Formats: sequence, structure tokens, C-alpha cells
Amino acid sequence: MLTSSDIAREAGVSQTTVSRVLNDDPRVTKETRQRVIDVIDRHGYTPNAIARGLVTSRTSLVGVLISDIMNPFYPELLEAIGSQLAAYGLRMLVADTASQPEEVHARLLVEHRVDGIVFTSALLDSQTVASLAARRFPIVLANRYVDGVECDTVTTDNGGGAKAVAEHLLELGHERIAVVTGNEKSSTSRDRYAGFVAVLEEAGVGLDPTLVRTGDYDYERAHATTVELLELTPPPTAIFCLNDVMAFATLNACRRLRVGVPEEVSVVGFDDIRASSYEAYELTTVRQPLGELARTAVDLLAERVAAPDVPPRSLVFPSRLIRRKTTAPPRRAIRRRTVAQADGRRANG
Amino acid sequence: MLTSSDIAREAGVSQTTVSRVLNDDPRVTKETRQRVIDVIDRHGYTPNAIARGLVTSRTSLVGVLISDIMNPFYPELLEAIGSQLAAYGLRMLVADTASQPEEVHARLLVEHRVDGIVFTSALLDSQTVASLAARRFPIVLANRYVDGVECDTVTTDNGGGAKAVAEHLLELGHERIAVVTGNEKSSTSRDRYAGFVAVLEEAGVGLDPTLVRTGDYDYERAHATTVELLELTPPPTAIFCLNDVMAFATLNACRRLRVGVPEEVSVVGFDDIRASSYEAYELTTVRQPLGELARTAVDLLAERVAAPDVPPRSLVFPSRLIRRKTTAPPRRAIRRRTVAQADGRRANG
DNA sequence: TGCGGCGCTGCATACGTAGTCATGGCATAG
DNA sequence: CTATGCCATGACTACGTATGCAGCGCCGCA
Repeated sequence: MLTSSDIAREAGVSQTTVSRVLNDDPRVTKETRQRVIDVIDRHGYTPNAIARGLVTSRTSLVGVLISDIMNPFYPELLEAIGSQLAAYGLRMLVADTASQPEEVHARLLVEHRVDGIVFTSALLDSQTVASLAARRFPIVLANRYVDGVECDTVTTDNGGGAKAVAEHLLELGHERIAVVTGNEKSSTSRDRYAGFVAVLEEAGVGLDPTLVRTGDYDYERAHATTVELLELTPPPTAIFCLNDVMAFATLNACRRLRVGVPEEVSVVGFDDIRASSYEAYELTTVRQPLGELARTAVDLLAERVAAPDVPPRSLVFPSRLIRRKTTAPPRRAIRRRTVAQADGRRANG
Repeated sequence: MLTSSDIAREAGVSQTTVSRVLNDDPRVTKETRQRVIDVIDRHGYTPNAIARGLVTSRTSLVGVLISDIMNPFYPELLEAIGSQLAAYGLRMLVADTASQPEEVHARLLVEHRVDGIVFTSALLDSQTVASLAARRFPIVLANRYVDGVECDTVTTDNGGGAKAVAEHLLELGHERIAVVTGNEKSSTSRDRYAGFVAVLEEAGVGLDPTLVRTGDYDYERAHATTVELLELTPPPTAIFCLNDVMAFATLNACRRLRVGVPEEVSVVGFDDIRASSYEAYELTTVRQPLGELARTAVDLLAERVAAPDVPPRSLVFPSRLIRRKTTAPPRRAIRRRTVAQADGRRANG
């Protein structure tokens, strides 16, 4: 491979000058610059970012940690992050923590001296995040936060979104509601569940513990769980899945069992990934402003790299309920709802 | 950041010895090694892969070029590639050519001195691939090949898969078949289309040119195209989409227009991505052995990095038709098929 | 006891670039 | 005409690691 010295020799200048040309240093004559550029073009020389990184201790590389690239939520997030990084001249080093533990990936990223790391799937007790934050390595938590760690964080209002779901379902008259939770160690699942329960309790509508199942944000698991739920007597009238992928699994399980949605059971998801709006699903769900979230996360990271000493910032973006066609009043809701309202709700209100 | 010299000083050894410990060099006493490891652990030292890369001219980084990360096919492929790379101790530098031209991404990857590049979405006339191959830079084409370029290539038998689709549809009695093609400059789309047409022609079943539309492997575009196709009189009795994502679009368009699948129109896809088997679609499609494809691509690349002078190899994996529920005989097929068979097909057989 | 050999360690250097400091040329001001 | 200063350029060095080569001590064999 050619080096800048090779180019310099051929152009009759010093390696320093070549370096200046490559970095758009203004103190190079137009003629000299052109001469160097000609030689570069002629030979197809490519500067060595490794050597540059060694000197500048900047690599223009940013690690992005993902837990499950098969979940379409993450490609959507990745795309947004990637394009915003590109705006800063940065590149993504993607690592899927499905293949190896988060810690291993993070260590390798640090070895490669990435300028920073974006965590999209950190768990609440992530030691990796804690230790990196303690060492003041530039990181940003996008989508999920970590308990007890002070660092730049960008999330959606998961609690608020789940509350909107609860209000929506209550409004429709549902009282026997199942919840399929996500990864129990994720802040998203915890916050969504907490927000949902809070509204239900306030309304005096209890959540039957046997109707709360963990789906681990996993399609297969949620599918199996839904089958179990639908075989209960009586089955729930509504199922709130804490992400869209699990909601798809639920909808598909309903199809398999020939359970009508929303006639027999309402289904709600969370995320509003692209496929949620497809005719195959038309899922009622909660929209996250993914673009803004990603953009802000990258902005924060870039700022931190530039100024490591600014205090950590946490931003929360609002979420929004998107009503589509998977929610409706429960069967025989008219009667039951009136009774319920006359009895339970007023008594508790 | 700590350096190996810092560790060396503290452990009372030379930087060389620290380097040897890190690289599992056998000629270091057990005691010395332990002493060094202790210091490393105590300080949380992380070796600098940049500096290492400068010396060894190996980065353990492999670039992976993707055209559209939102197409679930690519996350599936990515996951397979990533896990196989991990087996070699290599890491993925993912670049989505949706954000910037392939050429720009490739240049940056080369600047970062990646050990090699996996192209998953190269177009038939890719200058980037041609120039890299000419410079003997280690690359491998996975999924798609490039015309006139000799380099390691791993593909699925796209022509064969499409032929199986054609035979399947003919067997069911379809004669008015629409095709929604992919990116016209991709080898996959070209080969699939060619294989499909070949079988139809051999059977004496013509392909009405107005029924051949480009969908560019894009969901939205295929959705709109399907609407147009279904509004024709008479509409096609079957639609072959050259990938699954477009087939989903077609199925969803059918849902929107309340066109029964497979009663009124049969739909076939290609790829067999995960969602194709979901109850929402149950798509008849062609399965690609994605795991094998990815694994082999990485193997080839690794071998080429080790031995740059071995002649390029091209491997083609068989594809397989997966019959699900989106294909059936056309309406009034019994009569029409018999007539057709008695006339056209026998006359041409 | 002497010498060769082996096992362990350290010294010095190279990798390709960016940046610091020095140099020489030229113009402008005194 | 000289002094000052700026501009364009170049020599030199550092970045952190790996590696070739040298050194040193110890063991075994003659």
C-alpha cells in the first residue's frame, strides 16, 4: 500500500505537505496542492486512518451496541443513528450482543479506540455501562437507561405511552387485560409496565397476576404465551404487548387460533415500527420519535467527545398513542361496562 | 489512557514482555505473566488496537456493505455474517449504502484498513467492486455478483429458485402471471426474472409485458404496483414478487382491496425471510440457505486475507421452493386449465 | 571446569501520519 | 539598504505496539 511519503517523493514535496493537502490546510499554494492531488489521483492513494488515529487519538468510529438485530425496531434505530453519525463524519461499528456478551463487545470497541459508544439495549444492571461511565469513557444511552449511572441518556416517555394505552383500553371498557412484558431487566419494559399498572390501579381495575407474562421482547416466546393466554377461561379481552414484535406474535397467534381481533380480543403494541401500519396488522400502538431520539443521542455523544466535562444530560421525548384497528370495546362490553362503571369505578373514583 | 509501557514500568518488566503476555507468547515465565496480568487487571488497561494495527497491518475489522437495512433480509444476513466473523475474531463495520454512495463507504472502509469487505448488495455494474478487485483488495460478494469481475462470490441459485416458482404456478394452472421485479441492476433480480421467464416460455405460456413491473425491491413501490395490477381487467391470477418484502406489500395491497389470496390471486415471494412463515402471510416463497451463504462468504474472505493469490472462487447454493398458503389454482381453473392443457401446452410440449 | 545451547528478557526500531519547530524566500516598512 | 514579519515548506519527532536481535543466566555434557 502506498503511503503519504511515496506521494510526497513523487510530487517532489515533503510528507508534511501531503498531509497538509489531505487535511485542507490553507497554507499550501494552489499549485503545490494541485500537484499533490494529481499524484494522489494517479496512484489511487488512500490515507491510512489507522496511522492517523494513532497520532490524533481520534478514529471517527462510534460503536453501536444492539441486543437483537432481528427485531425490526433496531434496524430502524440503526438507520437513524447511522445517518446522523454520517453528518458528523463518523462511522458505525455495529455489535449485536446476541452473539457475545455486551462486555466482550464493549471491550473490543474500546480496544479499537472508538470515539464513543451508543448503547441501545443496555440492561438496568449493566456493569459495562457503569464501568465505562465511571471511567468517563464517552457513552450515550439511547432508548434504555441504566439504574444508578449518570451519563447522557435519551429515551422515550415509556411510562406516558403505556399510560395512554391503559386509558385507551379502559375507555373501551376492558377490565380483563393481559400484559406480555419485555426483558425484565430493561428500563423500557419496567417503565411501560409501571405506567400501565399505575393507571389501572388508579381506575380501580386490578391486573390479574396470571395474566401478566414475560415475553422477553421475543417473537416466539410471545407467540407461545399468547396461545396460553387465549386458552384461559375466561380469556383476557385485551392483550398489551410491550413491543410491536410481540404484538405481531400475538396477532398471529390469534389468527392461528381463529380468535377475532379486535372483536374477541384487543391487541396493543409499543414502538410503532414500520410493519405495524401494514394492512396485515394495523396495530394500535405507541409511537416513539425514533428519528429524534437517534439524532439527539448522536448529538449528545458528539458534544461529549468534544467536551468530556459537561455534566450528563437526560432527555425524554414524548410518545404518542396511534389508534389503528386492533382495539375495540370488548364483547358484550355495553352491558358489562355499564355495570362496571356503576359499581367498581365509581366506588373507586 | 494507559499504555503497555505504563504497565511494564509498574510490573517491573519491559514493554516487550507486556506485549508478549498480551499475545500469549509462550516464552514468558508463568510468574512474570501473572505479575503482568495482575497489574493489567488492577488498572483496567486496554491494549490499543490502533497502534497494533499500525504495526501488524491487520485491524481485525471487516466492512460489510448493505443496501437497505430496513429490508429484514439484510438483518438476517448480517446476523449470520457477524456471528461467523466472530468465529474468526473479526468484527463488522456496517455501512448502509442508502445513506451515501457505495463508493464513499468503500473508500472510508479502505482508509480504515479493514482486512476485507463483504458486499451484499453490489449492483451488476459496480465500479467500486471492479476497482477493488482490480487492486486485489480482499473482497467477497455475498448474495449478488457483478458482471465481468473475477472475485470470490457466494450466491444462491436464483435462477433455479425462480424456475421452481414458475413450475409451481404452471402446475396450478396459472397463465396470466404478473412479475414485480427488484432492482434491475442487481444480479438477483436479473437471474430470478430470467429463470422464471425461461420456464414459462418453454411451456408456451407468454408473459404479458404489461404485467411485468419493477418494484425495485421496495415495499412502498411494490404496494403501489400491486394496486395497479389488481385494477387491470382482467387482473393477473398470480403475482410473483422477486423478494419477500415486496410480496408482503402485495399481500397487504390485496387485503386493502379485499382481493382474496389465494382464491382470487396467488402470490409468491423470494428469500423466505422469517416473517414469511408468520400466520399473517404464510407466503409461498423460495428459501435461501442464508446461514450457509454467510458462513461461506466469511470463510472465503478469511482465506483470501490469508492467501491473496489463490484464484477467485464462485459458489452457488441451491434454493428451495417453500409452499405455504398464498398459492392455489386460479379461479375457474378447472375448465380453463383443461382447455389450456389440451391446446397450448400439448402443442408446445 | 569450560563451553555450547537454551530459555527468558530487554533494547532498539518500524509502522504512517500529524503537528512542532525551524528555515528560507520574499515583501514591506523604516 | 536593512530589519521585521509573514508565508510556504521541510526536517524531526511522537503516537503505542510488535518484532528482530542481542544479552544474560543457567543447565548439561564433555
